[in-house]
Amino acid sequence: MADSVQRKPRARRAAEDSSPRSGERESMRDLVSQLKRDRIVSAAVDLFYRQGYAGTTLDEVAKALGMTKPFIYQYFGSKNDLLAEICSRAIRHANDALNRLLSQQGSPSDKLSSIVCEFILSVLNNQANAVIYSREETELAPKDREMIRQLRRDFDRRVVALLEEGIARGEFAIADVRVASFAIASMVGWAPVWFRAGGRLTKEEAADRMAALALSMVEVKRAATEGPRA
Amino acid sequence: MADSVQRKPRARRAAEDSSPRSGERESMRDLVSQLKRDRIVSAAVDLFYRQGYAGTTLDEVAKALGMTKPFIYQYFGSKNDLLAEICSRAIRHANDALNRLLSQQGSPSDKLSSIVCEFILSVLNNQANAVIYSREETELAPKDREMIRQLRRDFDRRVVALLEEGIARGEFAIADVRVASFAIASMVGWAPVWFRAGGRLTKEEAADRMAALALSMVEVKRAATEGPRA
DNA sequence: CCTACCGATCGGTAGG
DNA sequence: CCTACCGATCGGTAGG
Repeated sequence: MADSVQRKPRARRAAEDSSPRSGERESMRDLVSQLKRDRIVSAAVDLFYRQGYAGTTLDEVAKALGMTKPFIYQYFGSKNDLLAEICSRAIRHANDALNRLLSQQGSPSDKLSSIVCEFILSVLNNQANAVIYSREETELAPKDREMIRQLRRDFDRRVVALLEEGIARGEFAIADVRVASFAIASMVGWAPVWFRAGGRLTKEEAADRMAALALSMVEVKRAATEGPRA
Repeated sequence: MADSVQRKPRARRAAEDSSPRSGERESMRDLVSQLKRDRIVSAAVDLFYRQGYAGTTLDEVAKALGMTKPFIYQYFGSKNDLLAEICSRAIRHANDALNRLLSQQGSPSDKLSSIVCEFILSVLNNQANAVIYSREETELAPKDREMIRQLRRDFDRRVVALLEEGIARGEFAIADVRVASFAIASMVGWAPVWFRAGGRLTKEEAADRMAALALSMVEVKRAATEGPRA
């Protein structure tokens, strides 16, 4: 993905031997460089989120940092590279969440519960990135667009497998497994639309309750005459 | 979305006064005018959907119609007016669906089922408009943005009321009514993301199954030892 | 309903 | 890391 990510510190070759530990200086410079990149991305996320990608100029992004446009071009090859970096971070976060869950143990019910819960949390913790990604999908290069599709497919596939396992074990009862997986993906993907930070619920509470709802949608209905599930 | 098939017969000005009822001629002109507006909107929907609003030029829209840009400016004051028209159509469709359901009778379960089903159908039947609306929300004037928020609030409020009625009648069992209404709204709002026309399911089947899932999420769990709900 | 154009914006770069 | 700029794009309009 991101290409200009590669910008390595150059120049300053001759003088380097005067330093006792050149490795330390290198890493210091990398850190500074990484910090600046992060600040650029962070300012861009903020503006793209509020004004859209096309509606935001690089001059604005630079101004938000108290810099000028050429500063950005030291770290990113183009405006579109910057967008790709934002989206790839959203993907990375989501993939991390998914991988964390792949290794989990427990009953299908337990697993489904944590998958939904963790994924909603991941989406809410990167709300702006996630929103930008889905909104600006058409602006991305085909290669980058393919990544999000892949991620969605992975998620759906995993959920479908889990639902089928649950059915086989008698924990779930589902008429149409595909549609059920889409319903669950909907709850995850739509979370940033309705969730408001500082509202009635914390992210964790919101994620927990949504996960409980997802579970109640697919679980075998047990004998119970009244009242919410225990 | 044919293109230059549109060529209307022109000229014939002098001869028109031979028509007996000028009122009829006016309405004819209105119809033609409306037809042209519709064709412009339809071409714009197609392009905005595929390329995004900012990524589409008015020259492209005109070209898709076999016309030139000034043609569009005869019917719309600006590019943003055109977007607002598209979004307002999406809103109108959704509002129509909501109003149709307000007048409905039946148990809370029945009502919830038809609300979800009808609304998903409405969203799927205007998929491109709906997607454009949510994607380009930031491009709209504040007044237009307010309309979509209002619609969402109406939908949520109505669903919440329905869920509470269902609880009072002992049909539903829900731990958090607000979150449940968001879960239901998610299924509706996310439908265009996963639904593919010409796929395994028709729109009606997709809507039906999603509605059944929504219902099973909130219904009181009845005694049943195995198998899908009847 | 077109030709032909203006004017502003903005991504990107040269050069220091 | 800035000043200063180019060049292309594109929304919008004049005039017929």
